[in-house]
Amino acid sequence: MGTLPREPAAGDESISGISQTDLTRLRMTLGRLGRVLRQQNDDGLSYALVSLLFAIHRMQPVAAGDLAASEGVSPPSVTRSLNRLIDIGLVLRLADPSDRRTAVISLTPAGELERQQILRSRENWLSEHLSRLGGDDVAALLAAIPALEQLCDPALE
Amino acid sequence: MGTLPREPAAGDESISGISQTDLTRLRMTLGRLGRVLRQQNDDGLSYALVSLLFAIHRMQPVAAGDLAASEGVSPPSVTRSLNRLIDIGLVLRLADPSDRRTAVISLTPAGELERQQILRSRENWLSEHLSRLGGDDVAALLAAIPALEQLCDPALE
DNA sequence: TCCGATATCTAACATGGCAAAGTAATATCC
DNA sequence: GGATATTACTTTGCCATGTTAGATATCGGA
Repeated sequence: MGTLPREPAAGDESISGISQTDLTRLRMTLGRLGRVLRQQNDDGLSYALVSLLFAIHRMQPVAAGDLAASEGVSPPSVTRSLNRLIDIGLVLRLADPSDRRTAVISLTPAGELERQQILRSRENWLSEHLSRLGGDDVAALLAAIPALEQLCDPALE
Repeated sequence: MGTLPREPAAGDESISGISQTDLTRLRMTLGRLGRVLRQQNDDGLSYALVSLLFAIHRMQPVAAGDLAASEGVSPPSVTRSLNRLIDIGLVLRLADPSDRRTAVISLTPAGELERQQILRSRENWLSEHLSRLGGDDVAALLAAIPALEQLCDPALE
């Protein structure tokens, strides 16, 4: 690990200009990093809940279905996560008078506070590990952020 | 959508030289990509099982504990996943005569075949999405592979 | 009015993490 | 040699979070 992308061995055909080896490494690494991050609960909130909290902040007032689409998960997942956030008082679900099938989701003051707190203390795991990387590696990571974002942009589905 | 908490406009203090904004974007994106990849089941095999299959291929003959360390998960997780792979005939677990507490894990011919098949057909999701990126983005991603690998290198824990 | 479409929730299930406890083999110490 | 500790793995039980299928309520147009 930590080595440069190897030169494609003989017979490592490439698709769309990328060697199978690199594709595999990319896929494996991304999957694993996601797992590590997801298990990294900075606070009491799991990754899924934190992600949802931020999505609500960005989109509020918002319907559950839009949150599901935004997070790229199914509505039932959002429903359950929302219930958790509501239970602990971070999120508010109010009836929408204009369409009573939906509800209006928003952060409570406690939710907003929690969000800011997470934002400040969030960087623990990631920044700690980033600090162990060389400057070149960090630069490469930062340079790849837009590509990573585009990769999981649901608009590209 | 692919946007992330564009948080602190002003006063975006940096930790270890990286802005909070970038850290947040990185974390959110990596977590999400991992989720997407994980749900992307090439074949009947889940991400965790495919990952394990490849790890066995790389390390065989190998002990279960080493696989756990390599995958960065706990021994019980590996045991369960191994049992699944053994059940479907892709993996062999044999007693180690030199130390009967451990067992020697290796791929069966069917496992090796499956692995090659996955390798060939693996490129579905990732390469398809990569092909929608600009050349610069792809280059940035490839350049970031070593950094990504180092980020989740268990040796850095 | 009625009926299909829409938005959400409930229920049931699968996966895959974990920690704690159990089991068996090996190593150590007197 | 035999008691004890350590090691390696498995089993068990729990939790979080994803899914799909089906129920329910509402909306909106023919």
